[in-house]
Amino acid sequence: MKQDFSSEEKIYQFWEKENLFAADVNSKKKKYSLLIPPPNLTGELHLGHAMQHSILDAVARFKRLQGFDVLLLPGVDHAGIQFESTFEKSLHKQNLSKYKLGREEWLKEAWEFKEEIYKKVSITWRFMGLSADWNREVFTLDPKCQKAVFEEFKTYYDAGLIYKGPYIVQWCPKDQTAIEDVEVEYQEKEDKLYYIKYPLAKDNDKHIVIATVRPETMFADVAVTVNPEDPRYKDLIGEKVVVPFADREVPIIADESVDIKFGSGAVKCDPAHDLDDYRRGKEHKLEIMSAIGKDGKLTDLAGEFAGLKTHEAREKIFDALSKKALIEKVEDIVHNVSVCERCKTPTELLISDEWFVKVGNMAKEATKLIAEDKVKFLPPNYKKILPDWLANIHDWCISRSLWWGHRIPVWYRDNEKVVSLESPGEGWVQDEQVLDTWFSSGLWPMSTLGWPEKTVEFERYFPWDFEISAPEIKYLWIARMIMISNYFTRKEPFQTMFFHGMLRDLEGRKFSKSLGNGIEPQYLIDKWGVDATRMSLYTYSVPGRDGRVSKNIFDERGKNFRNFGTKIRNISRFILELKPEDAATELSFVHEDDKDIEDKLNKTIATVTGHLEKLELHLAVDVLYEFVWHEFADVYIEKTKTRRGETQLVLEHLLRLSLILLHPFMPFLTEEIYQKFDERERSIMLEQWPVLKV
RNA sequence: GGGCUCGUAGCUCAGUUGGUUAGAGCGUUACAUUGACAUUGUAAAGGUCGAAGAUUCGAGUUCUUCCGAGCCCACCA
Repeated sequence: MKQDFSSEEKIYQFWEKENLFAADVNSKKKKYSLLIPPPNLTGELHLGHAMQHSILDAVARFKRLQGFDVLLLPGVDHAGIQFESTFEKSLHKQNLSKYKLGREEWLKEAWEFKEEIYKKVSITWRFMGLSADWNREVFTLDPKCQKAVFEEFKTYYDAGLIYKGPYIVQWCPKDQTAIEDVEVEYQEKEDKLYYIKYPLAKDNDKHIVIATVRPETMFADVAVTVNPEDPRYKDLIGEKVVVPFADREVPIIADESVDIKFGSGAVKCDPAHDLDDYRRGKEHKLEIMSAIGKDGKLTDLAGEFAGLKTHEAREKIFDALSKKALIEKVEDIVHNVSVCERCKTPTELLISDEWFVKVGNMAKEATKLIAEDKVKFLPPNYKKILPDWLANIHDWCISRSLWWGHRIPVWYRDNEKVVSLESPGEGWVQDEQVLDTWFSSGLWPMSTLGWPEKTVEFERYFPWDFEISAPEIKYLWIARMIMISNYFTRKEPFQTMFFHGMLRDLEGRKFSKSLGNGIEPQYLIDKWGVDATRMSLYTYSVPGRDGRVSKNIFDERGKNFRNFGTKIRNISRFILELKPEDAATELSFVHEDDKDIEDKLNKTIATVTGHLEKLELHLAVDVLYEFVWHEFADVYIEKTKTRRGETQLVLEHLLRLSLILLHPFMPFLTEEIYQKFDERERSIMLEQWPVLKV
């Protein structure tokens, strides 16, 4: 039966059937490898993904045409916290929960849920025409990733880089887990700054006034801190004060970090709930007490206020303090409140038993690698941004109190402890926590190729030639991949790192579900087709440049590139379907106009190739658009109408090469038209990128 | 507080290493056309390239300062 090229879907099936996306480890060709950032299992595909996929695919197709053995490797991230909260919501609807099911049953259900969502979204992951090697698709919880993650953990552990203990961490009361600083964001919020009188121990009539926005943490106060240079309090240093309600005497200590000008110049100190206080507490060897529990409610320490949520407690405590005349005044204040990046719940700093990796040295080494230009960053200023972060890095909290993820491979029995992927035997109990999602994502460039096994894939395709990312995960993901790859292989994970910009709305705001300002890629595809949507996105693909867009703007561009497609289709109809009787049988550029257009074609080939080599897709698209529409179609074709026959082969030549040049960007249309040539390869994907003879 | 980026036509954006009259798409105006064209073609209008200095034979492009917008980082109670 004749192959049908009438729709994008059919063309895509044809490519898959012909196995044109597969990399070949045994190929004699040079390799070019591109790693697709694994979308979150639960994540919907948005314009950012569409952009990434379009860019990746253009580069991959270009390299294939140039004769490389291309690996474009897809995968999916299990996305611990995000998946777990989505799954919990679904369980909630069935009146079930984590705690009702228990870990084993819950995990069984979770895997079924995973399959369900995966089926739903996996089709759309191909939607931009992505020519990925689907047979090699990897999921971060696959056995081979489990092995890699275990190797990573064990290696750090044996090297003494991993430790566990009670430390202050950012805690999300909603997700019920510790999170990393990089997973916390700040929101500006109006609050009250309370000035509270703490009576002096030796003389209850005298007091020191502390300023705080969080009176509810006062039950954990272990000191009051002042600046040693502050004349108001100099003489009080070393004295004791009584914490209201807690009836506890705590010392007044000195620390230079206290801002004399802020508030009253005196700060309450509770090491369990504030990073500064944590450090001060350590320096002054103070006790650590917890006033707020992991459920976000006040602990028993709070006496009559125990069990209240923080904001409820705040009001009640204020009332109680007022009654005792211990409030001096209240001011309005605007400050930053830390919230969980995913669920936007205000986070709590608190003490929790967590696992950490000492990353200081790894970070230093990574900085060196970046300084040696082992990774080419686009835009280049990331060469500076990433080391800045790496230089100030602190230990990485890798444990999460979740069930969905790589369970920490540590087993306990009595006083023994063993690091092992499988149970060491009877009577051993595994650590309850799982590893941070980024612990496995950071290993992605390696685990996808079968590391730590010395696979042929790993030998051939690592380091990756090309990686792309949104700027927002530059620390969470990109910096860590560099750090981890360098630690294990002494090599960079990828040679080119492409940061695309963020697409925003016309006010410059991010697209988000809550704002409802998103533009569905599917909407554009349905309306203008995949190729036109891709072309629209390439115009915004300048590395590191954000773009302000709206539905209207994308409709304009979509329409414009749809018309461009129509133009090309009509060129082909003119050339291939309305072939003249007296068509020439030999290709020759004799006429002035022929020479002129050949010259222009060659210039186009040269500049487009140059732009693609430099990953300037937006410029390549621009040049091609101009050439095909305004030189080839508007000028040359018009001129040849008076001598149609002798130009037939020139026209065919121009069309064929235009299709090849456009194929990385408009894969479907170019394949569809290419198939109309009598002489052709099985697919345009098997064509050769034109090389100019010098 | 530190760092990064941007400010070019009404709108959204290009503009490699400084080099002729500063570009595209959409929008606007005029004319043409049903032709290979679910339209298209030919033109036109529209910019002191945020401001001021500096370097240079020459600056949208380099440097300095300022103004404006945004992003990232940081322990501001």
